Amino acid sequence: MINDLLIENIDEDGQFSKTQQEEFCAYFQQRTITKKTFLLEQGEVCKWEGFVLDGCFRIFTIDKNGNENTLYFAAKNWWLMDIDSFMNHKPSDLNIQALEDSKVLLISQKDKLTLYESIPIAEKLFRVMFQKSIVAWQRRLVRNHSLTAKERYAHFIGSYPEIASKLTDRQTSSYLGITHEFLSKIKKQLQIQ
Amino acid sequence: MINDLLIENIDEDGQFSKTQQEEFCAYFQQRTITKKTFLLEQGEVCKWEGFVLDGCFRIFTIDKNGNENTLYFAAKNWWLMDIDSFMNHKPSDLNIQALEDSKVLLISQKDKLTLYESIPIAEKLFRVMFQKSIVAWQRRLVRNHSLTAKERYAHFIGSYPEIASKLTDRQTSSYLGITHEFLSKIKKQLQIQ
DNA sequence: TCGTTTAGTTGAACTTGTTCAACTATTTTC
DNA sequence: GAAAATAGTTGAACAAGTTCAACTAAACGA
Repeated sequence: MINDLLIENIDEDGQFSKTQQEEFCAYFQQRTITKKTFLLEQGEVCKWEGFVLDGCFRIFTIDKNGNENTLYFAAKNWWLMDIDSFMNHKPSDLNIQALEDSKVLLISQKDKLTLYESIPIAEKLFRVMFQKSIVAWQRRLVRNHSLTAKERYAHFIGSYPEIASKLTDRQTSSYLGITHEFLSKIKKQLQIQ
Repeated sequence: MINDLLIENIDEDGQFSKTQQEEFCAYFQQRTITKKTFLLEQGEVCKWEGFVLDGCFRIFTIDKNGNENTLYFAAKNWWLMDIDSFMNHKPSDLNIQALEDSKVLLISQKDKLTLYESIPIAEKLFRVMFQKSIVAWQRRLVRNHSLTAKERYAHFIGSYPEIASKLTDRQTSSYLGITHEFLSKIKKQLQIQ
């Protein structure tokens, strides 16, 4: 079944009834995204929340100097959206681009609200999911402040080897917050040692 | 009434009934914390979630080199806790210290769960609150990657002048991710210009 | 398969931020 | 109110990371 991955993701504790699982999934529509296609572009309003069935996405901003800044990568089994744009119906600062041919399940803003009304435990599910996300963001900040670029790189490829292996160095460097030239020098240093 | 600030914080949309407001507040206990006292210390389990009635707190880690890293400051009307420790009942990596004599309302883990069960809209309230928090963390990351220390300092004192004015330079620098010596040099540069 | 774009590498000069040490100013404590 | 601790300042030497430019390697499109 196509929705097995989604159900596993949302209901690892088995709190949903069969009916609730089915209703939950019914709100989502599957979409295929080819490599390099943008699921969301800076300036658009993010009208959906997404769950990655297959493939990988990069969520990034472009600052006033034209530098790309990657917030995160979303591979299989990850959620993705611009929360601020989705919540507040305002133009997004983010770009969401497929790094390879990918499949996502999308739910619209309106259906998400209906879902919360109709399946109260979904409210808890996402509350907990967002809590975990905050923990991850806090840890990332601390790493950015306390580790060198070389240490952050080592941490990244150690923590997310599957994702890291799909990336160009430019994508990796935009996640780490360094230039791609410097990443190249870091990689050389790590080889020699 | 002592709980006016809390009610205003949680129910700006007026979705709570009078009874629900009262029940919500009843779970919280007020506590006075004197300047420099730790509400939570690294290694302890965070057994409560807090809401600041008055004063100001600093939430920070100490890394392996002994450097302090400030995650955020929580002034009047802010929430504070170690989410990871609170959720997972595990020893905290964080320190939470009062910067001045302060008052907080605390709710225990157990009561927080009861509250979610008993007042379903609280689930939504915190879900939305956590979403907003993620947006703030994402923006902070982008600023850290795309702005210089001087620009980050200017942004910080511009965005949170009341909090910034209460801090020592060492506390400010640990939030910005720079040394206090360098902050001193930045301040000098800004004076001259 | 050739030509073009895009990605990665390297070096030199540069900028940003750190470290350490010595000093001054301010708070805290008894 | 003196002593002690803590906070802020400054400079010099240093380390981390950037910029720019020139080059090589790989991927992509017609």
